[in-house]
Amino acid sequence: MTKTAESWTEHAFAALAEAGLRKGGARTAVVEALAGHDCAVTALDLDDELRRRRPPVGRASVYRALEQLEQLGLVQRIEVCRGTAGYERIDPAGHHHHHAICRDCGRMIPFEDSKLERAIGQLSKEMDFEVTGHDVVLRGRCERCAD
Amino acid sequence: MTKTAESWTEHAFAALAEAGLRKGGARTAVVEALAGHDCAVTALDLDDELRRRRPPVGRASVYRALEQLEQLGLVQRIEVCRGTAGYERIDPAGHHHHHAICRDCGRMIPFEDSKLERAIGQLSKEMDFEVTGHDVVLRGRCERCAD
DNA sequence: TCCTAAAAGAGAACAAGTCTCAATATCGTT
DNA sequence: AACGATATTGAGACTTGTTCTCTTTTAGGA
Repeated sequence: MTKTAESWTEHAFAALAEAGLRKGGARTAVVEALAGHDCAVTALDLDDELRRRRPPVGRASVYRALEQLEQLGLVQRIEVCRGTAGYERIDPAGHHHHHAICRDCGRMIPFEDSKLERAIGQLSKEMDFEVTGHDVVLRGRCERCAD
Repeated sequence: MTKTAESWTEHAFAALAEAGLRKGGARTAVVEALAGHDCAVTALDLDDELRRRRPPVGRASVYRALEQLEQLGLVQRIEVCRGTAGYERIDPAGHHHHHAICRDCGRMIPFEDSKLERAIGQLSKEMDFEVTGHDVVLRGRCERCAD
């Protein structure tokens, strides 16, 4: 496991405990599975992956865990393609990326940009709205699918 | 009808004709309905609105029309809340806005920001990816729902 | 007016996500 | 260590947004 994934896992367990949640098997399995992915995974992929475990994790538990993790700011939810959500860990150090999604092959290319973050940060302060998160998705075609 | 909505309607019909599409009743109704909304509407809201027309428009036709309009760059599709899409006109002059969505009441607050657009524009040029569109969604709580 | 392909409508089918509820596990308290 | 209140869990039914299928209707050029 990479260093950041490991520290995320610890951070996540700490935050869950902090929130007064007990440590059940299903949620623990979801956290571990998320630690194993470096970019967004869909809930159903996770479900597939965990359904095979001994003991198997139920779909409802996967969704439940993801929702709680999202609420605690531990994972980020993004729309990966028409009507399906992807989930990925949020780096506790605040470092994060966004995605370019290819309309032809569905491939997701992560990127980060400080100017973009700065613009959003400033905007968040100026608006009459309490911003807790943001999504940026670039849509188009990846270099492999370009004409 | 507002000035921009009117010009969008004309622009849309012209683009549809340009694309070699015939002018059927259902698609025309969808275009007119979209012109009547200044911010994103869900497909089902449109369906509801159009189902009551004389003659009524079928759901399949609504989705079909929205997809074509999206393909032609006439409407923009955004995720308004977990798993439901909203559609809104794209101003032919290129002027566009993004949305802040309240996690409590679901209200959508449109905003625009030139710094943000500039950051995205530059990023699009630098990336090894042909960017054709982008979504930005701020999530959090609106001032009415804030503690 | 005729003909052909596009457009449309009804409803079935599908897929992602949610809900229900009974069974189980956690963990502070004794 | 046992107890009990309460959180957690899994199975599967269900809901909801979206797409598909198939037949009928319509637009618009010949």
